[in-house]
Amino acid sequence: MSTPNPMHSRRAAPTMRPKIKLKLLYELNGSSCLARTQFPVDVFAANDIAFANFKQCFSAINSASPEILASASETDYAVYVADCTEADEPMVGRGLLSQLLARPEVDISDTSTLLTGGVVSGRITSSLLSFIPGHAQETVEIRLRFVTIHKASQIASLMSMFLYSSIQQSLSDEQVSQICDGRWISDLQEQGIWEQLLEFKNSVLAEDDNPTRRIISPKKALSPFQSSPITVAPALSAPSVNPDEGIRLVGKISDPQSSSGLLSSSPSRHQTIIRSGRAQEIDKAKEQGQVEKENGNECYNCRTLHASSWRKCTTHDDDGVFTIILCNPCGLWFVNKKEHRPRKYWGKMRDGRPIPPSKRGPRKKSDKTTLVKAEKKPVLKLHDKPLGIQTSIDLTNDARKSTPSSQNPTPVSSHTMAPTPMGSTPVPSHHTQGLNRTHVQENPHLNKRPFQALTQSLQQPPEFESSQTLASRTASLPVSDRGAKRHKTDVASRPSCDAVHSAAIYKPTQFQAATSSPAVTPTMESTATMPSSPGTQTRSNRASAPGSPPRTNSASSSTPFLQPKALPPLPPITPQKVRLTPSKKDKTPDFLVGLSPSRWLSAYLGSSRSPSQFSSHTSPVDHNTVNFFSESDLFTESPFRGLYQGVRSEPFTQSTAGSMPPPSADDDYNMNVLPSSPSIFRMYKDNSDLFSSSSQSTEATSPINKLQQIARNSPDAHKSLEESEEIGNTNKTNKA
DNA sequence: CGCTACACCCAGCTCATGCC
DNA sequence: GGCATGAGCTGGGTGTAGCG
Repeated sequence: MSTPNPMHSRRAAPTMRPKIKLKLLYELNGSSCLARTQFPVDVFAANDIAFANFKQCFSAINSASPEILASASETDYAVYVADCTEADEPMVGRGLLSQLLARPEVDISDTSTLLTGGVVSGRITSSLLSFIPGHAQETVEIRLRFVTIHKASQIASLMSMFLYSSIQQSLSDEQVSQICDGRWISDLQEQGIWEQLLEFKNSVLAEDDNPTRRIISPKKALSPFQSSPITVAPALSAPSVNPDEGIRLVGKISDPQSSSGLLSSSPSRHQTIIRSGRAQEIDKAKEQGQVEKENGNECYNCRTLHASSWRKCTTHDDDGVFTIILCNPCGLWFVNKKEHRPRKYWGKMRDGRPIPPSKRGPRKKSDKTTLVKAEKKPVLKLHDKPLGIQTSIDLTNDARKSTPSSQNPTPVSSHTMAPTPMGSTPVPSHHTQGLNRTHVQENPHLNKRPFQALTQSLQQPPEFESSQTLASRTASLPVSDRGAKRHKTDVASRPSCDAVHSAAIYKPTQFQAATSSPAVTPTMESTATMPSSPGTQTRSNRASAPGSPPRTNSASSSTPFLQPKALPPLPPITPQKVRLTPSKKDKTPDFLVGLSPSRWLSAYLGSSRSPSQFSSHTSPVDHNTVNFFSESDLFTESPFRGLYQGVRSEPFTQSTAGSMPPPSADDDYNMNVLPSSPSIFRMYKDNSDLFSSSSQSTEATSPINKLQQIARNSPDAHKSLEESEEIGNTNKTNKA
């Protein structure tokens, strides 16, 4: 998009321009999208810059992306709009979407409103569709960006701000209220939370003459909230609230945003910060000495903080499938009986007596496992599971040092908040009623590979202590002896990691299928259709599984077709072969990105990464076919990473130009292309067959083959194939 | 860069204990 | 003795660090 410098534009009197359609290029969840207003609207234009009402823009956006408001009970959005009045058209934040929508509609003819949040600026361009009769000659291009903000983070952010202001003393109550302006603040005020925050702040100031040196204890920081339930302030609609329980803001709730991967999911980091109702009763009892140990987990069913082990179980409700954390007895009960352990058993023996500490281990053996788990320290991991909320309370490292779990054997109240630096963690309030729930379906970071998590963390604002800080803090921590002990007995019989991985990938059934069927070549394509979650294999079937691939200590010997060691030789052109490579861990990508052979090859050959560094499912094998990738794979670990990083911000549009004809209406899929690079296109998962298709799908009528044919028919593709053969010959010559 | 050693998680399993 | 309960154990799965 050409962006003439407005400073050099010829000046013209600003006027109202009636009946112009808006072209809205917006970024949502990392995807570039396009929407157009259905009907022309009036804009206020000066030179080639036009001002339009934000609500009119959002109306069109909402029509195109209804998920924005569909998730309004859980998320809000920070809105950024390209400011065309500046030379470089920076993205300027306009505040929360809920705030913008709550504002009265502005009159754009009133020039005093042009710089307010309710008005957005765009650039007037000539419409490419002007050849269509009745279509406007001009359109206004407006660029926006929507950044997801989870509701719970708003509360956390607010609390951080209050605590920060209490320390800094530089922000008055009025300033804080101005900063925190929004509907969610109103909700807090209606619930009386706002006043409690003010009281808390004042109490902090009254107690200490020098608050800047003061370390606010997490427990005290929460004191204002312990007496009353807190509901998560809704921005667009109120979440359902169980009046019996109140709402516990935080448990181990999955958090796509916060799972930047820089912190571990170690239980000690999952802290409940705001609780009420029955949970408070339990807390009270625990504070009276009934807590033997606490490692941060809380049973979803009985709310106990004590368990010899914690068990994850998958269940579902109206909101979908989610994972819950259960204590050992509740977990066993749930697994065996498919129902939650009745309340009468909670914390009691069957005869109703509370379980005395001495009876908590029928076995008289050493309590090694228990000790290990109790003393378990957070470990730096990049790939860990979603984090619970990390609401900011302690603002100094000193505070963090003062209460490490290993140095503080006193049972920690569940009110305690995990100390984190300033800056709250966005946490979705998927389920404000339930603790320890991890939404499986809604968490795109689950099972992310480490560099995926890292990449995504880099896109997030820094929220936690740095990885270096964490690493240094964890480096001196004592090491569990269990792993070492077990390792001594295991290691001799255990295959290498790679061999283990190979065994995990190639389960007996797949292995047999791959080897028994002559039509199936044992290549990476096999991974495309395999089920994930190898951990679900039972011990018995693990041990007795016939046909298991032989394990050796040599990964290459057990998996000859994994991870090619060098640039693969150029295979013959096989037009019918299409490779589907959705990640085994990312089973439901939003869409696949297709690359024509030319793009594939150029990106591959231009990659600096060794082929062996690619995961198996993205290893370059065949450059002669249309290759499909899930976006996450393409973006994070494919040889096309750089390529796709460069184009992912560009809008994909319906395929109407270049060598990529639009799919016919009969096709049950959506295909969009990048106008500047028709060889890069997206296949949306409307076509479920795309994901269920095996790599051997050769039906000429499949959309994939149509796409393949399209790509291969492009002059771009032929050229690339010729080039690839040349390169292949060159490689052979060089090797010789 | 590839491999190995180490560490940790967790689902499934084992079995001690107590009740009926 | 059978059954229920629940703590502890086992070992596969997987990530990371370090070494050659």
